[in-house]
Amino acid sequence: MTARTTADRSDRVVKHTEKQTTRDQIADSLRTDVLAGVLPPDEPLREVALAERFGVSRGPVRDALLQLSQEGVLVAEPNCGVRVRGSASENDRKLLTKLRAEIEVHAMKSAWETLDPDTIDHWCGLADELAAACRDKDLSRIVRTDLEFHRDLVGRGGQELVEIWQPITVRMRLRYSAHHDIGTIAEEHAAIALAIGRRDQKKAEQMLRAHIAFGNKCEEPFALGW
Amino acid sequence: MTARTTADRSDRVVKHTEKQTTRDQIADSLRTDVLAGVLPPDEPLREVALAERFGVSRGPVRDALLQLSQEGVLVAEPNCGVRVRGSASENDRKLLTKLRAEIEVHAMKSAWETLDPDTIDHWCGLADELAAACRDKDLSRIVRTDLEFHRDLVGRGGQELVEIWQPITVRMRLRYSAHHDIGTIAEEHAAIALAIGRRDQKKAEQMLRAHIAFGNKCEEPFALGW
DNA sequence: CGCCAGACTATTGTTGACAATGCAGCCCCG
DNA sequence: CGGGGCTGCATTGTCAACAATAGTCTGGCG
Repeated sequence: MTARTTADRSDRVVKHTEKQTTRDQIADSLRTDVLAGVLPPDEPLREVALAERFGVSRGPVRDALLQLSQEGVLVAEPNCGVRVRGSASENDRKLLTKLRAEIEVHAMKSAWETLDPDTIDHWCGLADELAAACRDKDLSRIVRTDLEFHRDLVGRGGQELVEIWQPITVRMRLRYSAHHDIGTIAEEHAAIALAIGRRDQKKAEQMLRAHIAFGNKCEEPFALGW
Repeated sequence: MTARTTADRSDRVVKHTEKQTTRDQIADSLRTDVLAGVLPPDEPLREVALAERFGVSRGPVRDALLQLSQEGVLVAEPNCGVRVRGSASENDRKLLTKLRAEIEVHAMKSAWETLDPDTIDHWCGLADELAAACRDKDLSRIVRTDLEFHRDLVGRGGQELVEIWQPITVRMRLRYSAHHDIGTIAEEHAAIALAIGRRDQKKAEQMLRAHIAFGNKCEEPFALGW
């Protein structure tokens, strides 16, 4: 057996409760692992191994792998299994960044009138959690929280937007090492939330675009100096 | 049993040969049906019914339905099955149109140097087939051919682009009734191909953008007067 | 020594059976 | 007559066994 780079911790899922299907639980777990770099590019994923890791049969695992392949987190070739997708080309990343910014800005504007103080509070809470995760250098949690922040933002503009946003975003391969000081991530999120709270759409849009573009600047993905 | 709006013809798939998986064959068939309006919005799709229609068990059908749900052709709710997705809101369609145009133009530019006469010929062939399909008023074939044209174009810029292009495009819900004269669809495609053949990138981009925007103008989807 | 054929193994693809869930209709009770 | 809960059915979710396929190893032959 090849060395397990992935943690052997028990991710045994509680099957299909609390409004999340088994498939989604598995997909979420794997997506975070990939985006956090726990699973390196081109790493092959075997159905049976994942099945026992999550304590289910191959069926739900298959579903999750298919879903992640559609999302672009994994790449599948028939009869040969799936593996972690590598980074997009520099040229394509430029497009992806542009599209993602367009979607998020569109979502923000669409939902502008409905963004009440409670929403802002929620986002500030996520920014705080992000700050905590950065202090702990817990990359998985950083990924989860960052995604959650943006997913929630986009989701205010409608579920459909999330569905087209997600494949684009995961293909950007979030690179947290891009930030000189990883602490600035949290501040950026909080600042965006507060700008929206101030009803300053111009400023919010500008910061959002800059934030998205900034996250895609670095060349070396996951070259963490920790 | 409810009246079968969908054709009872035998779409029995030849399982998993000719470089296309069973899942993809089923997905392609259903996607065409949805986009051609054979399956109306909100129409529920039952796994067992599809399984016997395609002559396979529920497994591959499940895979195809999950894939189409990810693509946005269908919408699934846990334990309740899937149904055909309705049209996007007017506001969202504006975004979708914009994104789709960005992707196709980006793909064209990325692949610009590799677009040789053979490619142009291939596209002109598709335009001809599209013209024939329009003459026959064969909506399914129009949908297939149109999608094939654009998919091939985007594909020249890389497989990844196709993967993010597809979910966006299907959500636009191609509306062929939008064209005053349905015959102009074929001409538009041919004109784009020829502009590329002339190495006139400016013109090609302009026509491509106009073509995509035009296809999204009409209000009434599938209000065919045929 | 190079290399092709064939078996072997690991892995994915498919299937049918079974379990869990949601829904509609119905009865019983107030 | 109206509502709560029960029952039965239709449908999706899960599972383990089986089939098909791709990759690998090995042995024999030129």
